[in-house]
Amino acid sequence: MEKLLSLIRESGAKITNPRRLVLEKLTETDKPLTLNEIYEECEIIDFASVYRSVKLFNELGFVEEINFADKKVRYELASKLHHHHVICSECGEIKELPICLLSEIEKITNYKITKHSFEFMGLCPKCKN
Amino acid sequence: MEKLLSLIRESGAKITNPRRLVLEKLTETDKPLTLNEIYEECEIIDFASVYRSVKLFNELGFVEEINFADKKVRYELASKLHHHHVICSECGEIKELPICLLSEIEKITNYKITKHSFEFMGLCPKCKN
DNA sequence: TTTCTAATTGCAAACTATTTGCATTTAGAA
DNA sequence: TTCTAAATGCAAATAGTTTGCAATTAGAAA
Repeated sequence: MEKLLSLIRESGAKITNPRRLVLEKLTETDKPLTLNEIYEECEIIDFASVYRSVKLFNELGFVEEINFADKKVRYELASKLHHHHVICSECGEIKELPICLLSEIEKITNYKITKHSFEFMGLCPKCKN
Repeated sequence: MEKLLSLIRESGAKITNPRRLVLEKLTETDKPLTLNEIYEECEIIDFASVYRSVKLFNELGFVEEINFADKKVRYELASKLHHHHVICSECGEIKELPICLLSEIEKITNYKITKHSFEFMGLCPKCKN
């Protein structure tokens, strides 16, 4: 958290209350959040501020934008190792995946990959019965 | 095309001009199209009709909805073998991928996967220089 | 072939999610 | 403490998707 605040400061941007709050929410949880989830948890601040804070954090490189298989966009701290998710369509539980295949895809296609989604949705072990 | 028209008829739905046109566009091309691309190619028909036709085809199971890494949703005939795509962010060229890993993900997670996106965006060999 | 009706269409409007302009407020440098 | 560029809150614009409804039409039945 402190390290991330420094990153913001170093970029020339100001440490403001909205930014601190949004960052807090992202730091407190280990699961990716939608803008709306962050907004609802913050209560005080405006949605546009959540939007702009997250956008800034993403540009600064420490928050990642993920396109989930349920078509929702969620955000999480980029500090973890690169990974992907499965989300349960019933209870919303999110599990991380240990694989990715990015470099294999680059080899196969000879593209320079800049963005990818490798996201799954289904029924978790509990909900599938 | 004829086979697909039969599928529509058998489902109890009518063969109409909009449906025929939308199906035509999807049949004519080998690359996934956005609703808007279909709409613009059809000219005569309304966007809502494109929307509802594609939705019907998807429910009947012969058109697939794909969430691309550029956040756009595209549709293509499901007749081909299951596959995924890389799209060039520069020129829009789309290449198909020969891998997927669906069953591996099910094994790893013990989820019953119902939907997934395995889509990439980057620079194609031509555009990357 | 004509008639008839439920299904489908076109249009316009409603949603939902995302993004932006601008007057007011504020972080933090001087 | 003062001052100003940056950031916020609000409200409205934009874009993508979805829906209600009156008018039209496919195709079953006469």
